[in-house]
Amino acid sequence: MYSIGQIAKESGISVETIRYYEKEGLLEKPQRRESGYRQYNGDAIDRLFFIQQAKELGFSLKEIDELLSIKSDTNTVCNDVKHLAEDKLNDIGNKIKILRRMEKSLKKLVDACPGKAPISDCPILDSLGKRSA
Amino acid sequence: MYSIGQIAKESGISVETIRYYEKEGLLEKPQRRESGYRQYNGDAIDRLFFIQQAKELGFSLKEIDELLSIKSDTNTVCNDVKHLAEDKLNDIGNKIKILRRMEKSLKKLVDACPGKAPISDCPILDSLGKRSA
DNA sequence: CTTGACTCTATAGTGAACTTCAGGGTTTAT
DNA sequence: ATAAACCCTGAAGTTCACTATAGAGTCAAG
Repeated sequence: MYSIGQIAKESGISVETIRYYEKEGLLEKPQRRESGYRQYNGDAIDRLFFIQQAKELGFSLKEIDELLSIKSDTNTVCNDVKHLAEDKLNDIGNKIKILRRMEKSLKKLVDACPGKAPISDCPILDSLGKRSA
Repeated sequence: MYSIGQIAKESGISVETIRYYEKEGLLEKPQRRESGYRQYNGDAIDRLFFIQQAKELGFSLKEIDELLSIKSDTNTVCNDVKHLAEDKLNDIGNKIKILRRMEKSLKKLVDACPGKAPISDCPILDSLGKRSA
Protein backbone atom coordinates (compact mmCIF):
# COMPACT_ATOMS: atom_id res chain seq x y z
CA MET A 1 0.00 0.00 0.00
CA TYR A 2 1.20 3.45 -0.92
CA SER A 3 0.46 6.96 0.28
CA ILE A 4 -0.39 9.64 -2.26
CA GLY A 5 3.10 11.04 -1.88
CA GLN A 6 4.63 7.70 -2.70
CA ILE A 7 2.66 7.09 -5.88
CA ALA A 8 3.33 10.69 -6.85
CA LYS A 9 7.03 10.03 -6.59
CA GLU A 10 6.81 6.68 -8.38
CA SER A 11 4.77 8.02 -11.26
CA GLY A 12 6.27 11.45 -11.53
CA ILE A 13 2.84 13.04 -11.26
CA SER A 14 2.31 15.60 -8.52
CA VAL A 15 0.14 14.96 -5.47
CA GLU A 16 -2.17 17.81 -6.44
CA THR A 17 -2.60 16.45 -9.95
CA ILE A 18 -3.41 13.02 -8.60
CA ARG A 19 -6.13 14.48 -6.40
CA TYR A 20 -7.34 16.42 -9.41
CA TYR A 21 -7.54 13.26 -11.50
CA GLU A 22 -9.53 11.62 -8.77
CA LYS A 23 -11.95 14.54 -8.72
CA GLU A 24 -12.31 14.28 -12.48
CA GLY A 25 -13.04 10.58 -12.28
CA LEU A 26 -9.92 9.29 -14.01
CA LEU A 27 -8.70 7.63 -10.89
CA GLU A 28 -11.08 5.69 -8.77
CA LYS A 29 -11.49 6.79 -5.18
CA PRO A 30 -8.93 4.97 -3.09
CA GLN A 31 -9.38 3.49 0.34
CA ARG A 32 -8.81 5.77 3.29
CA ARG A 33 -7.25 5.22 6.66
CA GLU A 34 -9.09 6.36 9.77
CA SER A 35 -7.12 9.57 9.50
CA GLY A 36 -8.62 10.18 6.08
CA TYR A 37 -5.30 9.64 4.28
CA ARG A 38 -5.59 8.00 0.85
CA GLN A 39 -4.15 4.52 0.39
CA TYR A 40 -3.28 3.09 -3.01
CA ASN A 41 -2.12 -0.20 -4.44
CA GLY A 42 0.19 -0.73 -7.40
CA ASP A 43 -2.61 -0.55 -9.96
CA ALA A 44 -2.93 3.16 -9.34
CA ILE A 45 0.64 3.63 -10.50
CA ASP A 46 -0.01 1.70 -13.70
CA ARG A 47 -3.00 3.85 -14.32
CA LEU A 48 -1.03 7.02 -13.76
CA PHE A 49 1.60 5.87 -16.22
CA PHE A 50 -1.06 5.16 -18.75
CA ILE A 51 -2.63 8.58 -18.30
CA GLN A 52 0.75 10.22 -18.68
CA GLN A 53 1.56 8.44 -21.91
CA ALA A 54 -1.87 8.95 -23.40
CA LYS A 55 -1.63 12.65 -22.64
CA GLU A 56 1.66 12.87 -24.48
CA LEU A 57 -0.07 11.37 -27.47
CA GLY A 58 -2.61 14.14 -27.57
CA PHE A 59 -5.56 12.43 -25.91
CA SER A 60 -7.61 14.70 -23.68
CA LEU A 61 -8.47 13.65 -20.13
CA LYS A 62 -11.98 12.93 -21.34
CA GLU A 63 -10.69 10.62 -24.07
CA ILE A 64 -8.34 8.96 -21.65
CA ASP A 65 -11.25 8.33 -19.37
CA GLU A 66 -13.05 6.66 -22.26
CA LEU A 67 -10.02 4.56 -23.04
CA LEU A 68 -9.70 3.51 -19.43
CA SER A 69 -13.39 2.77 -19.08
CA ILE A 70 -12.98 0.22 -21.83
CA LYS A 71 -11.35 -1.87 -19.21
CA SER A 72 -13.22 -1.30 -16.07
CA ASP A 73 -16.90 -0.87 -16.78
CA THR A 74 -18.53 -4.14 -15.85
CA ASN A 75 -21.99 -2.96 -16.74
CA THR A 76 -21.34 -2.26 -20.37
CA VAL A 77 -22.34 -4.81 -22.89
CA CYS A 78 -19.51 -6.18 -24.94
CA ASN A 79 -20.89 -4.76 -28.14
CA ASP A 80 -20.67 -1.19 -26.85
CA VAL A 81 -17.16 -1.74 -25.69
CA LYS A 82 -16.26 -3.23 -29.02
CA HIS A 83 -17.52 -0.20 -30.91
CA LEU A 84 -15.76 2.19 -28.59
CA ALA A 85 -12.57 0.21 -28.89
CA GLU A 86 -12.86 0.17 -32.65
CA ASP A 87 -13.30 3.94 -32.69
CA LYS A 88 -10.25 4.43 -30.55
CA LEU A 89 -8.36 1.97 -32.68
CA ASN A 90 -9.16 4.18 -35.62
CA ASP A 91 -7.90 7.29 -33.86
CA ILE A 92 -4.74 5.50 -32.96
CA GLY A 93 -4.21 4.22 -36.48
CA ASN A 94 -4.51 7.76 -37.80
CA LYS A 95 -2.04 9.11 -35.32
CA ILE A 96 0.44 6.44 -36.24
CA LYS A 97 0.03 7.25 -39.92
CA ILE A 98 0.72 10.93 -39.40
CA LEU A 99 3.70 10.22 -37.16
CA ARG A 100 5.12 7.87 -39.77
CA ARG A 101 4.94 10.59 -42.40
CA MET A 102 6.63 13.00 -40.02
CA GLU A 103 9.27 10.44 -39.25
CA LYS A 104 9.94 9.80 -42.89
CA SER A 105 10.35 13.48 -43.73
CA LEU A 106 12.60 14.10 -40.79
CA LYS A 107 14.72 11.08 -41.56
CA LYS A 108 15.15 12.21 -45.11
CA LEU A 109 16.19 15.57 -43.79
CA VAL A 110 18.65 14.20 -41.28
CA ASP A 111 20.21 11.87 -43.81
CA ALA A 112 20.55 14.58 -46.40
CA CYS A 113 22.19 16.96 -43.98
CA PRO A 114 25.97 17.04 -44.29
CA GLY A 115 26.23 18.31 -40.74
CA LYS A 116 28.72 21.10 -41.14
CA ALA A 117 27.70 23.73 -43.64
CA PRO A 118 24.89 26.23 -43.17
CA ILE A 119 21.74 25.26 -44.95
CA SER A 120 18.91 27.29 -46.21
CA ASP A 121 16.18 24.83 -46.89
CA CYS A 122 15.55 21.78 -44.72
CA PRO A 123 12.16 20.86 -46.08
CA ILE A 124 10.41 19.24 -43.19
CA LEU A 125 7.13 20.42 -44.59
CA ASP A 126 7.67 18.40 -47.75
CA SER A 127 5.45 15.41 -48.10
CA LEU A 128 4.13 16.19 -44.67
CA GLY A 129 1.70 19.00 -44.12
CA LYS A 130 0.63 19.24 -47.72
CA ARG A 131 -2.97 18.73 -48.49
CA SER A 132 -2.00 15.91 -50.82
CA ALA A 133 -0.42 13.97 -47.98
CA MET B 1 -3.32 34.64 -53.59
CA TYR B 2 -5.81 34.02 -50.83
CA SER B 3 -7.55 36.15 -48.26
CA ILE B 4 -7.53 35.06 -44.63
CA GLY B 5 -11.11 33.90 -44.99
CA GLN B 6 -10.18 31.70 -47.92
CA ILE B 7 -7.27 29.93 -46.24
CA ALA B 8 -9.45 29.56 -43.16
CA LYS B 9 -12.02 27.74 -45.23
CA GLU B 10 -9.42 25.63 -47.05
CA SER B 11 -7.63 24.59 -43.89
CA GLY B 12 -10.58 24.32 -41.56
CA ILE B 13 -8.90 26.67 -39.09
CA SER B 14 -10.81 29.78 -38.08
CA VAL B 15 -9.81 33.27 -39.09
CA GLU B 16 -9.28 34.23 -35.47
CA THR B 17 -7.02 31.26 -34.84
CA ILE B 18 -4.96 32.07 -37.92
CA ARG B 19 -4.41 35.59 -36.67
CA TYR B 20 -3.54 34.14 -33.29
CA TYR B 21 -0.95 31.81 -34.83
CA GLU B 22 0.56 34.77 -36.61
CA LYS B 23 0.80 36.69 -33.36
CA GLU B 24 2.45 33.67 -31.73
CA GLY B 25 5.00 33.42 -34.52
CA LEU B 26 3.88 30.11 -35.99
CA LEU B 27 2.80 31.72 -39.21
CA GLU B 28 5.01 34.31 -40.80
CA LYS B 29 3.51 37.72 -41.36
CA PRO B 30 1.87 37.74 -44.76
CA GLN B 31 1.89 40.51 -47.31
CA ARG B 32 -0.77 43.15 -47.01
CA ARG B 33 -2.80 45.03 -49.56
CA GLU B 34 -3.01 48.81 -49.33
CA SER B 35 -6.18 48.27 -47.38
CA GLY B 36 -4.26 46.32 -44.76
CA TYR B 37 -5.91 43.01 -45.67
CA ARG B 38 -3.68 39.96 -45.33
CA GLN B 39 -2.72 38.07 -48.49
CA TYR B 40 -1.47 34.49 -48.47
CA ASN B 41 -0.09 32.00 -50.94
CA GLY B 42 -0.59 28.22 -50.94
CA ASP B 43 2.31 27.58 -48.56
CA ALA B 44 0.32 29.07 -45.71
CA ILE B 45 -2.31 26.40 -46.17
CA ASP B 46 0.30 23.63 -46.04
CA ARG B 47 1.65 25.13 -42.89
CA LEU B 48 -1.78 25.27 -41.32
CA PHE B 49 -2.39 21.62 -42.16
CA PHE B 50 0.89 20.73 -40.60
CA ILE B 51 0.09 22.65 -37.44
CA GLN B 52 -3.28 20.96 -37.22
CA GLN B 53 -1.86 17.48 -37.50
CA ALA B 54 1.00 18.10 -35.12
CA LYS B 55 -1.45 19.42 -32.56
CA GLU B 56 -3.50 16.25 -32.80
CA LEU B 57 -0.35 14.34 -31.98
CA GLY B 58 0.13 16.19 -28.74
CA PHE B 59 2.78 18.68 -29.78
CA SER B 60 2.37 22.08 -28.16
CA LEU B 61 2.43 25.21 -30.27
CA LYS B 62 5.92 25.87 -29.00
CA GLU B 63 7.10 22.44 -30.13
CA ILE B 64 5.39 22.88 -33.46
CA ASP B 65 7.21 26.14 -33.86
CA GLU B 66 10.47 24.29 -33.26
CA LEU B 67 9.55 21.65 -35.78
CA LEU B 68 8.68 24.28 -38.34
CA SER B 69 11.77 26.30 -37.66
CA ILE B 70 13.79 23.30 -38.72
CA LYS B 71 12.82 24.24 -42.21
CA SER B 72 12.87 27.95 -42.26
CA ASP B 73 15.73 29.22 -40.16
CA THR B 74 18.42 30.23 -42.59
CA ASN B 75 20.82 31.37 -39.92
CA THR B 76 21.13 28.06 -38.19
CA VAL B 77 24.07 25.89 -38.96
CA CYS B 78 23.20 22.53 -40.39
CA ASN B 79 24.61 20.70 -37.42
CA ASP B 80 22.21 22.41 -35.02
CA VAL B 81 19.28 21.63 -37.23
CA LYS B 82 20.41 18.06 -37.48
CA HIS B 83 20.52 17.66 -33.72
CA LEU B 84 17.14 19.26 -33.29
CA ALA B 85 15.70 17.04 -36.00
CA GLU B 86 17.23 13.98 -34.39
CA ASP B 87 15.68 14.93 -31.06
CA LYS B 88 12.29 15.33 -32.64
CA LEU B 89 12.79 12.06 -34.49
CA ASN B 90 13.32 10.44 -31.14
CA ASP B 91 10.13 11.96 -29.73
CA ILE B 92 8.22 10.76 -32.72
CA GLY B 93 9.67 7.26 -32.51
CA ASN B 94 8.58 7.07 -28.91
CA LYS B 95 5.09 8.20 -29.70
CA ILE B 96 4.80 5.59 -32.40
CA LYS B 97 5.99 2.90 -30.03
CA ILE B 98 3.41 3.78 -27.42
CA LEU B 99 0.64 3.98 -29.97
CA ARG B 100 1.62 0.58 -31.32
CA ARG B 101 1.31 -0.93 -27.87
CA MET B 102 -2.06 0.72 -27.42
CA GLU B 103 -3.13 -0.56 -30.79
CA LYS B 104 -2.04 -4.07 -29.98
CA SER B 105 -3.93 -4.18 -26.70
CA LEU B 106 -7.05 -2.77 -28.24
CA LYS B 107 -6.90 -5.14 -31.18
CA LYS B 108 -6.56 -8.09 -28.88
CA LEU B 109 -9.57 -6.83 -27.02
CA VAL B 110 -11.68 -6.30 -30.10
CA ASP B 111 -10.78 -9.69 -31.52
CA ALA B 112 -11.52 -11.46 -28.28
CA CYS B 113 -14.86 -9.79 -27.89
CA PRO B 114 -17.76 -11.95 -29.05
CA GLY B 115 -19.88 -8.83 -29.44
CA LYS B 116 -22.97 -9.82 -27.50
CA ALA B 117 -22.25 -10.88 -23.98
CA PRO B 118 -21.31 -8.60 -21.12
CA ILE B 119 -17.65 -8.57 -20.27
CA SER B 120 -15.90 -7.75 -17.12
CA ASP B 121 -12.29 -7.25 -17.97
CA CYS B 122 -11.13 -5.59 -21.15
CA PRO B 123 -7.54 -5.03 -20.25
CA ILE B 124 -6.35 -2.02 -22.19
CA LEU B 125 -3.89 -1.34 -19.44
CA ASP B 126 -2.21 -4.67 -20.11
CA SER B 127 1.15 -4.46 -21.77
CA LEU B 128 0.63 -0.78 -21.93
CA GLY B 129 0.67 1.48 -18.94
CA LYS B 130 2.64 -0.90 -16.75
CA ARG B 131 5.99 0.27 -15.56
CA SER B 132 7.45 -2.83 -17.14
CA ALA B 133 6.21 -1.82 -20.57
C1' DC C 1 -24.28 54.03 -53.98
C1' DT C 2 -25.66 51.30 -50.66
C1' DT C 3 -26.02 46.97 -48.34
C1' DG C 4 -24.08 42.84 -46.73
C1' DA C 5 -20.12 40.16 -46.27
C1' DC C 6 -15.47 40.51 -45.19
C1' DT C 7 -11.42 42.40 -42.78
C1' DC C 8 -8.80 45.14 -39.30
C1' DT C 9 -6.93 45.95 -34.19
C1' DA C 10 -7.24 45.59 -29.44
C1' DT C 11 -9.10 43.62 -25.57
C1' DA C 12 -11.81 40.59 -22.87
C1' DG C 13 -13.69 36.07 -21.99
C1' DT C 14 -13.59 30.78 -22.03
C1' DG C 15 -12.44 25.83 -21.09
C1' DA C 16 -9.09 22.41 -20.02
C1' DA C 17 -5.67 21.03 -17.07
C1' DC C 18 -3.41 21.99 -13.74
C1' DT C 19 -1.07 24.79 -9.48
C1' DT C 20 -1.12 27.51 -5.45
C1' DC C 21 -2.93 28.94 -1.18
C1' DA C 22 -5.17 29.07 3.32
C1' DG C 23 -6.03 26.82 7.25
C1' DG C 24 -5.92 22.88 9.47
C1' DG C 25 -5.08 17.72 11.05
C1' DT C 26 -1.59 13.41 11.14
C1' DT C 27 2.81 10.69 11.30
C1' DT C 28 7.28 9.91 12.37
C1' DA C 29 11.79 10.60 13.94
C1' DT C 30 14.44 12.45 17.79
C1' DA D 1 6.46 15.68 23.18
C1' DT D 2 7.67 18.43 19.66
C1' DA D 3 9.41 19.64 15.16
C1' DA D 4 9.60 18.33 10.34
C1' DA D 5 7.34 16.24 6.91
C1' DC D 6 3.22 14.70 5.23
C1' DC D 7 -1.79 14.76 4.33
C1' DC D 8 -6.68 16.88 4.13
C1' DT D 9 -10.45 20.12 1.84
C1' DG D 10 -12.07 23.95 -0.67
C1' DA D 11 -11.32 27.77 -3.30
C1' DA D 12 -8.73 30.82 -5.98
C1' DG D 13 -5.14 31.56 -9.44
C1' DT D 14 -2.36 30.33 -13.71
C1' DT D 15 -1.19 28.88 -18.40
C1' DC D 16 -2.25 27.47 -22.93
C1' DA D 17 -4.87 27.78 -26.86
C1' DC D 18 -8.21 29.60 -28.41
C1' DT D 19 -13.00 32.37 -29.09
C1' DA D 20 -15.86 36.34 -28.79
C1' DT D 21 -16.74 41.28 -28.76
C1' DA D 22 -16.44 46.14 -29.92
C1' DG D 23 -15.86 49.51 -33.05
C1' DA D 24 -14.33 50.72 -37.36
C1' DG D 25 -12.71 50.36 -42.27
C1' DT D 26 -13.03 47.72 -47.08
C1' DC D 27 -14.88 45.07 -50.98
C1' DA D 28 -18.25 43.10 -54.32
C1' DA D 29 -22.91 42.70 -56.07
C1' DG D 30 -27.08 44.69 -57.53
